[in-house]
Order: sequence, then C-alpha cells, then structure tokens
Amino acid sequence: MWIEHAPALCQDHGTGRDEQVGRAERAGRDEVAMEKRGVGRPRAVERAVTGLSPREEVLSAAAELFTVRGYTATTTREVAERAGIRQASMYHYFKGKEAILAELLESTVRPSLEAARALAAADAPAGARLWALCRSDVALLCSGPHNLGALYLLPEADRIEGFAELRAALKHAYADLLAPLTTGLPDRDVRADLVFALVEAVILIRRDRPDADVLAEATADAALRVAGVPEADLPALRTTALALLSDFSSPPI
Amino acid sequence: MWIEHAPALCQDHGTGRDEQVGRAERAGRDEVAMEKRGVGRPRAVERAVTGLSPREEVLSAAAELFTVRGYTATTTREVAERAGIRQASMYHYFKGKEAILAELLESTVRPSLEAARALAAADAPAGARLWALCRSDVALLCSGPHNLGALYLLPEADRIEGFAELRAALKHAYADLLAPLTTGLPDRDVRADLVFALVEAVILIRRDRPDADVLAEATADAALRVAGVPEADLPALRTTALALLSDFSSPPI
DNA sequence: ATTATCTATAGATCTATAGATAATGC
DNA sequence: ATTATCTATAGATCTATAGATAATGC
Repeated sequence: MWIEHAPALCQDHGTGRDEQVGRAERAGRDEVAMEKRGVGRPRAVERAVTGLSPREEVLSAAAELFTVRGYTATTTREVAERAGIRQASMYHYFKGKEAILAELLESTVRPSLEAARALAAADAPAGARLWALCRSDVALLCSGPHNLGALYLLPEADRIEGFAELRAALKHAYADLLAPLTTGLPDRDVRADLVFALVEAVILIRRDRPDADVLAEATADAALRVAGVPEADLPALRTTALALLSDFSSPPI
Repeated sequence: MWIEHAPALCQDHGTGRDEQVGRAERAGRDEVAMEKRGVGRPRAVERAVTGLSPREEVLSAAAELFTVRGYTATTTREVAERAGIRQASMYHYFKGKEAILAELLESTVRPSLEAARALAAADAPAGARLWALCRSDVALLCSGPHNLGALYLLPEADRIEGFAELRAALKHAYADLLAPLTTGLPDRDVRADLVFALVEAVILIRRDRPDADVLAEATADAALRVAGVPEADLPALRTTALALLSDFSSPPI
C-alpha cells in the first residue's frame, strides 16, 4: 500500500484526475491535445495536456527547480512559467513561495513516516524490520522524476514549520529499530546516526548518477552491516523483510 | 602534516599574522584591544582584534552564513558587515560573491585530496589505507568552527568552475582503495558509491548535532563494514591505519 | 603615491498585491 | 455569479561599479 503512496506529483502520469479527466477526454483524442480548460480566463500560453491539476503542475515545476537550483535561487516567475501560468497566478494556489516548499517537504517525508509506523508495529525481528524500512525509504528517495530528497538538504528547509519535527520522528523510528541490535556496543549512538545518515546519503548518490535504482536493497544491506549484524544472518533477515514488505504493499484490507 | 593543513580560516585562532601581528601587539596588551589598522581609510565600525586578515574575515563570515542559510539567501551585505567592513569593500578582496564560494569550496576539498594522494602511494594493505582515508576525511569535515562540508550540498556548488572535478577526483581515490576489497562481489559499484556517500553523510550528522567528533573512527569502521571487510579483520587494519596516519602528521620528511 | 576603506547609486531583479478580464454556470 | 486567469506595479531588495576620502609611506 504505502509503496504506491507517493504523492501524485511524483509520478509523471499522476492521478490528478479529480475535476480534470472529463474535460481532457472531451477535448478530443486527436494528436497532441492542447489544454482546453473550463471556467476562468484562458491562459496566455497554450500548453500540452499533462493530466496534472494546475496546483500539481506548480508543485512539479517547483520540485524540479528547487532540487536542481535551490530554493532562493529559483524565482516564482520561473516556477509559474514552467507550470504554464503567469507568475501572479501562482498565488491563487499557494499563499506564497514558502508554502510551496513546505508542501513539497511534507509530502516527501510523510510516506517514509507511514512506512516507519507500520513497520514499528509489525511482527518480525528488529533486523528484518530495519532492513525493510531502509529498503522502503531508499526506494522512495529514488522514485519519482525529481530528486525530492534533495529538498532536505536545502538550508532553507530548516525554516519550514514542522518539517524538522517530522524528520526527527523518522530518525527516532530508525533508532528504535536499531536499539535491540546494538545493545552493549560502546558506539551505539554513533551507529544510529550513521545508519540514518547512510539512508539519507542516497540523495547524494542520486544527485551524481540519476540511474540509482539498484540502490534500495544494497543500502539496506549496508545499513545492517553498519549496525553490526553478522554477514551470515543477512540472507534470512532479507527474506523475512521482503515478505513483510509485500504484505504491506498488497491488500492492506 | 596534512591534518594540520586545514586552511587558516577553519581555526578560530588562525595564523593570518602576515602584516598584522606587529600592529596588533603595538596596540597595547590591555583588555580587549580594538583593531588599530595601518594604511588606508579607517573602518566605519571599530572591532575587536581577531588575528585574521580582512580577506580571511570575509571568508570566515561567508563560511558561517553560506553553510547555515545558503549561498543565494546570504547577501553580500551580511557577509561584509559580519566581517567588519562595508558591503562595497568586499570587492577589494574578491571579484564577486561567487569567487568567495569558489575559494571556500576549493580550500575544503583540497586537504582531502592531498590526504588521498598521500595514502594512495602509501605502503600498507588497501583496507588500512581506506580506513585511514575515511578517518582523515571525516576528521576534516568535523573540524573547524563551521560545517564547511555543507557547502558541497549547496545546489549552487555545481556552478563553481572546477569544484566538480576536484570532488570527482576524491571519489576516484576512494574507489581505487576500495576496488581490491570487493573483487568478485556483484554489487561492487554500488558499494563504492555507498562508502563515499557514507563519509559525506557526516556533513548531515554534524548539521543535526554539532558535537560530532567521536565520529571519525566510527565512520571509518562503518565504511569497511560496508565494503565487506570481516569484523575479525578490523582491529588489525585499524592499528595499521593509525600508525600510517601518525607517520603523516609527524615529520613528513 | 599608495592603499584600504568609505558613501552613493545605477540597474536589475523579485515577491506579493490590486484590480481587470474572459471564460463557464445558473 | 463564480472562477481562473491575466496585466501592471509598488516596494523592497541585491550586486557591482564609480568615485571620494583618510590613513600611512616615501
């Protein structure tokens, strides 16, 4: 379930079909359909249909620009224009520039947190659950057309109301799963930081090579190694974890 | 040698004593000496002596602001004022804002690269040399009053002429040391990325908790675990590596 | 004369708001 | 009447340059 849960704007084929699809279909099934919008003044510049609502188009444009160029370095004009509207029209959907970043950040951590909660409650060895959490998080960080995780790295992210708390909660979830694996080790705390940092580090890897999808399982393995799990225990834990993950992603009732 | 090699601006007690110290001492050894500068129009605002040259003061101010708030979000006025001069005076020392970032970036990677070169040539098992490189790099990333490594994470860093090359060279050095440890493993390439990312991830850890100094050795251990080095081999490699490092830092002849 | 600083400002933005306008819906 | 858009712009920056000025050095 939650593997599919990534926000619509992550998918190029997103399902922002709320009030849209009817019109888009009515618009005719010929070649590259030009957007035929309904109510409201027509746009100054015609654009191909994307299937995204205007709001989502703004988010998607901002995601790309914020991750690649940075928040402050991106102007509201660039975001709007890429979304197919004029700069001022953006304010119909968002209170201000910062609200866009806030929404992107939140929609990026939230699925991770949900996975963490589900796994915290799951019935399996901590090692398997930690592996599953890592693998799921890395998969999320690598999914979607933009490197949304890179938003965490923006200095401006700290300013955003509530984001620090969500991320701290996620970090706690990691620490909780890690704790039983490191009892007695002198450097437990450091290992907790390292495991969490290792997962977030895939953001850096993805920045260098966008083709990073084999990463998920390799990173989960690496996390357990850092945790101190003996190499010999890995295969069994991995199998359990994969079963756990498929439980979640198939009928959650 | 190169452990001490961090640029002067990293140390609060930096040795920018070039043309300064004479005056500073003449100024009298009473209380908080106010800067008594020599040639040139006096500053509009008097400041306590820092021991840094004006150029270094600009760099230090920029380091703090760029790492905490980001490059674009920091204005040249803020940098200058924190350095004790007026906005326009900065241009006496730097061609523009970007030149400041460029110098900070370069002076941050360079010591890492020098360590990497020295260790590439050293006579010791690859495992020990990799451990030494990790430990030395993490120590550099954790040293100095500002989290200079955070500059690598700025989207604006990519724009800077030459920086990408330096960082790529460093990454190569890691890959070269790692290669003999992972021959035959199916996921060698990914492990190389993960090891490098793990080291850079201490930047993220330091952002959360500024007290990160136990990190160096723990991270080096973690890197070898990710590389697949058996737990049993670690102690010996660590000992060799530490010997190697003290060779370098004491008389380099 | 040289130097390190200063003050002042041109020119180029950039965000957010005010208010007009061109559609549909009733 | 409602809505989604538009155009225009006020007000607030921000970077970099021009040119003045107040020290020391010779």
